[in-house]
Amino acid sequence: MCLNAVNDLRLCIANAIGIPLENLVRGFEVPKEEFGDFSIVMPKAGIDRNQAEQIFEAVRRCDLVWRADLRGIYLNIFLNRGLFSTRVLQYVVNDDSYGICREREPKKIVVEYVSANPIHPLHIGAARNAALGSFITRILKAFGNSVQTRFYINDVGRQTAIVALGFKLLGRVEVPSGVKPDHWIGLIYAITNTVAEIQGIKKRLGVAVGEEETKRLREELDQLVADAARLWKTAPDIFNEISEKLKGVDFEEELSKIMRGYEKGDADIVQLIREVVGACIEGFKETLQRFGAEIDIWDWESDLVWGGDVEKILEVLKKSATAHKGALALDFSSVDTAELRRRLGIPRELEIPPLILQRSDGTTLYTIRDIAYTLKKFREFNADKVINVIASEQTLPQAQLRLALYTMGHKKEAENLIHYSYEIVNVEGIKMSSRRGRIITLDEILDEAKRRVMVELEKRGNASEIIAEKMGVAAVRFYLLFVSPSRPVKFSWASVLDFERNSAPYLLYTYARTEGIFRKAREIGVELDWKKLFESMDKGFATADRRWRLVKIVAEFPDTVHKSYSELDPSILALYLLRVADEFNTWYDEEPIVIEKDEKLRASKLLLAYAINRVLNKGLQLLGIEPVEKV
RNA sequence: GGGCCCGUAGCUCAGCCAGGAUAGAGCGCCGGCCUCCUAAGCCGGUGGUCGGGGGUUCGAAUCCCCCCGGGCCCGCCA
Repeated sequence: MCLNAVNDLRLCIANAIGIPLENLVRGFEVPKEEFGDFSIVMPKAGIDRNQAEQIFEAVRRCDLVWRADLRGIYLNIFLNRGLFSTRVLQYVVNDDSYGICREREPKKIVVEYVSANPIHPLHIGAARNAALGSFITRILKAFGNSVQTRFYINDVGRQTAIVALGFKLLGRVEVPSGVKPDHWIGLIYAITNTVAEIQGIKKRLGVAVGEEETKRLREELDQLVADAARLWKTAPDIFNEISEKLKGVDFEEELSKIMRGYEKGDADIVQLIREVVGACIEGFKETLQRFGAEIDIWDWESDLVWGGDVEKILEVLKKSATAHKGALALDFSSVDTAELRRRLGIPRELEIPPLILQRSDGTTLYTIRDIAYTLKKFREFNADKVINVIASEQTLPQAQLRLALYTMGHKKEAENLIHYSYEIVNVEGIKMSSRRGRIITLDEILDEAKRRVMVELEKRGNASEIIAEKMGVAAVRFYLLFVSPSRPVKFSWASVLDFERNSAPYLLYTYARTEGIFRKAREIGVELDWKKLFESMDKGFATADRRWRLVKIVAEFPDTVHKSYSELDPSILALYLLRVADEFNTWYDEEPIVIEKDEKLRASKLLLAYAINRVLNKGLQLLGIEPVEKV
């Protein structure tokens, strides 16, 4: 169902004055209270101000309208509070999915998200990706679309080769008990990489020419040594062993051997890398499940290479390739037009360098493999759209990907491949580096958030592990969702653990308060049959300002959810829910609900609380937050 | 050097794409409120040359240009 009282109003006005509904959707505002309940901004709605007088008369004929004022470019509307509030509550009571209006033509959509390198635990950056990806999945599904979620396991390439080498040197020891496998792999990776980098720099220092280069290398070395010292402190035995074993090998040569062997499908190397990466993925699955981010299909990048998909694509692309700095590359200048950029959503001024097709040693490159993967995603789900949730720092390779698809003749796929871009998470005070093991992991944030919730719950004598876990996870998710995706998130422990006002715990607390009201009502023998209560309610109850404000905010829910859906922006919904909670808490403090003696008025108040309860419940669920009934 | 994103109250953020009414929240700070449905709450107070300068317009936080500051990208990494 698509019950929306605000839209009823818009429809009536649009008909009365004879303009398309879309104009009013655009030119509709919720103004400051003193001006009215809703306003039509006439220039925005495409209304000629000379016709203002006729319009003014027409608007007043709508039954939901009580009076209207003309003021400058605004047509301010005051509603018939009794009629409108009854309508809103009627919609909430009769529509189980109040606020959500399913697509008439649902789409098949693939969402690829997280796809973090399987060489270290998920960090705060991947957490934002997971939060956004699972949000868009949820809201797309809620609106009736079919969605398939996929995780691309980047097991081909230099980074997995590094950790595999470290793992091999250690004698392929098992993950110690009590250690999460991805944390174990991450440690080996960071140590191997840091030690190898130190050795590499020392070598270069030996042959360095010029004071400047020597100085630069020394600075780099100092930093590396500091990281190494920290890693040594974390795991001295492992550090010493890897460090010792690395002395005897030609690092670059060994890496190249592993990479080549893996792409060829050499059995020993395949077993080695699959073991390492598999362990890491096991850890990812645990964390993602905890975080409420579901993945339907796990795709191994190596399967695309071994299956011949990548080779086929290379063959096709080579036909249009040209030489670039001695390598075979795809130059886009011949197809690159302003019109194509518009269709593919590529920024007008973005400089796009040629795409190198293959390394000199014959191994493949990421973007080429990603072409094969993109086609696979479209094909296997028969998808209308593929959405890649990837940080904005990858804008260039994502644009190259679409252009390459277009060049190959996959025009539809190129146009329907969406790069859902978001800004990164900045961590105050430190520079994160997964290569050096300098990261804040999602696991530790979730653990700490849970612990902090627990402290608060203990104060209330309700030390429930389950609730602490739910609220802790919710706090982190909400923190990452309430900033617009196009804006960087500034991470700080103080803000992620601040559970007042702008936080999930605040919303959950407010929700639990509504549940508390219903509990109390049942205790004193009130039957909570919403339809019956609706029949017996006092229709004029919402004329009081405070209650009226709540009715209006409940009425705004469908529009808000729709905007959040069409822009795939969770922050719109998140900020709205905070407003809902603020309004409700003010009202809650102001007048008793269950204790109300007048039965009709009590029914109305209960219904209003129920409406708030439904809005919070639905909104939280869309954000991927499970409401809790008691805190 | 070029490109993308960002710059709004001490701090964290709305508002900008589709220009309009005295620029909004929260945190912080100061002062109040638990014999009553959960005080992670409520009420009051405090706080802004919307980074700077030009331009367009009856009207600019919003559109255009220039500059300054921050982040990211420009690799035979991903």
